[in-house]
Amino acid sequence: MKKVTSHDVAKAAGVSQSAVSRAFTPKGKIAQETRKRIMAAATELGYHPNAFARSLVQQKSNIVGIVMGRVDNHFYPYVLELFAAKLREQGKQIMFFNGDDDAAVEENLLLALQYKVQAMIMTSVSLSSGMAKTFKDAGVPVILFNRYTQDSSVHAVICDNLAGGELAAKTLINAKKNRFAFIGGKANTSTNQDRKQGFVQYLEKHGKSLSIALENDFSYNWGKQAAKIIFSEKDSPDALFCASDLIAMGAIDSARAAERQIPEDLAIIGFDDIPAASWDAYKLTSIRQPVETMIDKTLSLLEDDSDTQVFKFSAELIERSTVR
Amino acid sequence: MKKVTSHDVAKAAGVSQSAVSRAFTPKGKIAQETRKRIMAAATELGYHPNAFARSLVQQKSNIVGIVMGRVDNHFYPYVLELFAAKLREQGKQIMFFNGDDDAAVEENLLLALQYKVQAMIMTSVSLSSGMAKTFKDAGVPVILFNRYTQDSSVHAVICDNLAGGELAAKTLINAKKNRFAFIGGKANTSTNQDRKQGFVQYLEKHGKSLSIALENDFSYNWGKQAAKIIFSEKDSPDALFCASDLIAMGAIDSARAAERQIPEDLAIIGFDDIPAASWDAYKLTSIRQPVETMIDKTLSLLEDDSDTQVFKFSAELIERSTVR
DNA sequence: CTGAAAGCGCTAACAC
DNA sequence: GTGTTAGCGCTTTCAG
Repeated sequence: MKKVTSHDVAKAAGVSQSAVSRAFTPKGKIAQETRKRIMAAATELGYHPNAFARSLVQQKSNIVGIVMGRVDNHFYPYVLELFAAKLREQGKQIMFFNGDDDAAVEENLLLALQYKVQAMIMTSVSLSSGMAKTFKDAGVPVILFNRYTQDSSVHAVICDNLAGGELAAKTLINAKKNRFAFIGGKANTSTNQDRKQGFVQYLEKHGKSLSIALENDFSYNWGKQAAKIIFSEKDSPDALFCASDLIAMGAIDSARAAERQIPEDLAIIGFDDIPAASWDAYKLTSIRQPVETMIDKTLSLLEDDSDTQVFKFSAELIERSTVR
Repeated sequence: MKKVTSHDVAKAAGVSQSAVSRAFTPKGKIAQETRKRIMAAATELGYHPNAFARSLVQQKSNIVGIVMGRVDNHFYPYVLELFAAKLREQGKQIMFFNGDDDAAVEENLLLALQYKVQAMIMTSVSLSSGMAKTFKDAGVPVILFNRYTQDSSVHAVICDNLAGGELAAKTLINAKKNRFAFIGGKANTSTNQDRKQGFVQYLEKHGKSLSIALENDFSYNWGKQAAKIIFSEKDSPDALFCASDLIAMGAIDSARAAERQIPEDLAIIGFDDIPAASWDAYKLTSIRQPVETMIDKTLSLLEDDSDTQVFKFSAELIERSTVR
């Protein structure tokens, strides 16, 4: 930490310290002339205002926390990038936290409170209710992105996963499929549950039913492995809905290994529409979340301290080659 | 920003404010008994020490900045995750910056100086020499990860890309290939240049030469497009080295569309060994960077203010199915 | 428009 | 062990 302070600049420019402060305040009442002289001295000395001191007196940090779980799903890095770009425009800094939901991470999250983040955006992580309460007590709004909890003390921004699941079912039924399978991710996530429920629900409403459902992990490897299990069934399914694209890609590779034709023998739908879904090797039909809209909404919640609630946006089918 | 201060806690616990400070200092000299009482009061009130105030007086922030360019290459999210995990163990926070190398981002980086980051880790971005100087002047070490510049005022941690390129050439020559192509990423990055140079250099040392080199972008789409161009050549190459796995995957998909057998008609080697490289649809032979080692080295540089230099680690061939 | 002065919440001597 | 005190670098009244 270098120590060029506003005092040093003041001395060099022959003004008071508070003049320096004003010079660095965009709407500071100060003469053009003086500001110019101060700025010159500042660059000369290599002065950079101390954000901590400022935060201390202004009682606001301009930092927002972003928590992200496993980044192996390409969806999340993309989300992070968008958040970063938009927050930058607002002159806010990002404090980045990574981690699953174990104790070590929870403890780490507490540090966000010490750094007085203005809000906490949590993506691909669940939040214990104890944590939720702690943040609420501290007056730091928490926004769950792509997750939600029963806990009404936090906001949540999600896509309508239930409708997404229904959309998948509808698409598969329209493609004249009959035996339906579901490969899910982490079983206890709202994302996984809703997608599954929407799928099942639509199926049943239309006289069909789910033959088999396997859940474990939002990963390629799990998709591959689960598909293998499914193929070993007799009367194995001809339609498969996967809770994420990564799972679907694993399943596709398994299907090829088992010499099943896609989409004739087996139609597959993924979820998220990550870049790889459009690669020629997969051409995966997928359900896309309106990411940008969701991010804008999340950002709008940062300043807003109205009651917490769940915001839902509808997903969209992206047709490629794994169905019909 | 909630305002429970150490004074509030002190009052509630019937001690002095400094006692509270001590209670929250791991090695603070304070009686067990007192600490317990203070902690109780603190949780009761929902007190969280103000990191800004502490940083201010301690003259250190415990924050390190991480700058990351486009995250579409899966290599980087992985790197970010590793950095996050290790920095967490050290109790350091991450301030995250995203961006390419345009002016808007540069300005944003200056904010890192205001937040007094202890060091700046820059990954997949280049750094203007003006910036490098600014950081140096501010006494903030900059560590380029997976890049380097001539500018001797910053550290750089990279894998030996030159040797990596040689390794690719060697592997391809051993596979009895004869006509060599290279598809590169961003032409002006050290990463791209070194990989290419190593490749060419080894080729020439062994009496071969590069038939064609195309450079543009480290992306799937570029790989696909470039490969198409290459295939349109007469006497089209039978060996291809790509500066990243993403490029290689695009090239593979192009090769399939052109009905070229891999590896018989065309052998392909990528770089980075991202997770997707091992997917069944690609089984890409790739060159892996020793990421963990590189990260550890980077971290060790954080505390170290010896002379800046370039640290190089050697890459390793991961054999799969796209060569021989 | 400018300077002086009072803290923001905390740590770190320094006495007791 | 514990309390008192003096700042860390800045913003923000308040006078002038």
